[in-house]
Amino acid sequence: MADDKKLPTRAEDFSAWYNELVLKSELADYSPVRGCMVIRPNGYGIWERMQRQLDDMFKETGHQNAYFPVFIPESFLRKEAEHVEGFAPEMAVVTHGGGKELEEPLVVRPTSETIIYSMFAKWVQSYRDLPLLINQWANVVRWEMRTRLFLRTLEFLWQEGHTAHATEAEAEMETRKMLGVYRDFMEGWMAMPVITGRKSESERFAGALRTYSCEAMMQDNKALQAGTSHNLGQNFSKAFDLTFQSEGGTLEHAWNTSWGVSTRMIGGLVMTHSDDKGLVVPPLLAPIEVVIVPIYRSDEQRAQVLEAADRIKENLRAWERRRESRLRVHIDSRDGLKPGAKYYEWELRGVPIRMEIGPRDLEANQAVLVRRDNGVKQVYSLDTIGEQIQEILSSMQEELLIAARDRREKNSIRGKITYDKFKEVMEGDGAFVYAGWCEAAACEAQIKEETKATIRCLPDEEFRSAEVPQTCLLCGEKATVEALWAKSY
RNA sequence: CGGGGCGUAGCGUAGCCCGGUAUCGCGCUUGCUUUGGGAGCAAGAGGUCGCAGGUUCAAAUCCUGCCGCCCCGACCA
Repeated sequence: MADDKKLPTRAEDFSAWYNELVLKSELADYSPVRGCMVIRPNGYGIWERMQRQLDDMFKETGHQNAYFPVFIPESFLRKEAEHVEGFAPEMAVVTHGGGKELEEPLVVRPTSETIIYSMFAKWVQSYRDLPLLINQWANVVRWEMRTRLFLRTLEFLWQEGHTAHATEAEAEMETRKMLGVYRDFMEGWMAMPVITGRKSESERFAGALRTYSCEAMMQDNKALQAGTSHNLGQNFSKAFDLTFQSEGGTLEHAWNTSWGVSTRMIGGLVMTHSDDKGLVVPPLLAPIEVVIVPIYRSDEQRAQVLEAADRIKENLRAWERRRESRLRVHIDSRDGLKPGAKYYEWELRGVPIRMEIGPRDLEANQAVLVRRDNGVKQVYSLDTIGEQIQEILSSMQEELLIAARDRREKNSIRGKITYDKFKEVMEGDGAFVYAGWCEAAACEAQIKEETKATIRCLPDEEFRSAEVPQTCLLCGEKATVEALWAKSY
């Protein structure tokens, strides 16, 4: 009976563990349409906090929100040859409307470059109109063959930024800047460390000049591409006649960038921090930070404890106003459930701090606080509990990042590695392997074919090994770059 | 689209080989007792056994066809 309620352990089968956790913790559910996902309030609460934070960061970097249509004329996608080739296999196409067959099929947006740059072309005449910095929060559709909750679904929620600039250098700077914003968010808020770098040619976004990504390591040592930023060059501005008159009076094509992150990050969050008891949500993204579980025997005690819980919640509210910090406190006053049952439930949901208060605590003017990530349980005076909570939350936030980074480094291989050893590692537990690459597509393809590992990115300088491998992992020729190899989602 | 597995109450399942009017657990309802790590007892409600044919006195069970879902690959955020 108790066994029904337990999750499979991560070690047994990471995939099954992840799936069950997402369903059991009520983050999401399967929809009637195969491959689509329903995000439930528990999951959406995390998304809302992510969205709010990212939106603030975008505003700080000068971007404005807008909204573009879900339908894109098929001809728009065809205007950029590589783009349509890349997305054609996964497009959902509407052929009928109002009971009649449409003259031109409408594609349900898989991404919005085409429709957005067609509008940019209308809005931009002069270099004075640039840069144009737009973001949209939207859902997109990509008809994937195989889907996984949060990680790959037919329809997903995301944010896509689209910008136009007067010079190539400025566009490149923007591309890098937004990659940095993503990194700050993932490390600072999600406590999920990432490796940033440029994608190889084969992994580049269809239609982009260069693609950069943030790569995180999950607890099964697989990589998750958590966000991408593309320098689109003039590919789309040429396709859509996005031109402007320069300061010198010449007519020029603008330089574009696009960048996006999606609800996939929720999957990354789960696979980075959660344990066999359930979710672990970093405090900065937790929809509620503190849950109060009242403990009582008699009705009289119940009334007393609940009344005290209300008072504590009120005090914390006053405290948070003074401190200009946020604390969302929930009192679990459900009757008929023993406290232990409530503990298990809130642990499953990943609430960072549980506060237990019972008659004994009230008498002593104290409460018990339990930290979700390490289970540490300690008694605190009610007089200073606001400070204590804040302290626990901030050290939990920090320690989650440190733990994740330590785990990643422990499972990384830098420096010399033979191809045989590489194959052995990829067949076994997997790892992030930093290895030399000659930049030949053939080597990349063969390694992928033989090991299922792919180049996640060519890491930025700060992530590169001190000892740069001099030869290509596969062919042994002189290596021109260092590549990060891993199996991925 | 290949390979594997599964469809029985809201959820998880037994029964199928060897046909005889559907098992158990969780959850739900009501009542009493409980409540510092997953409560106990009692009484209840809830099912055209994925769908359609066929065989049979009789089908969850046997036969044929179909549908759906999950997992593993190919594709990808």
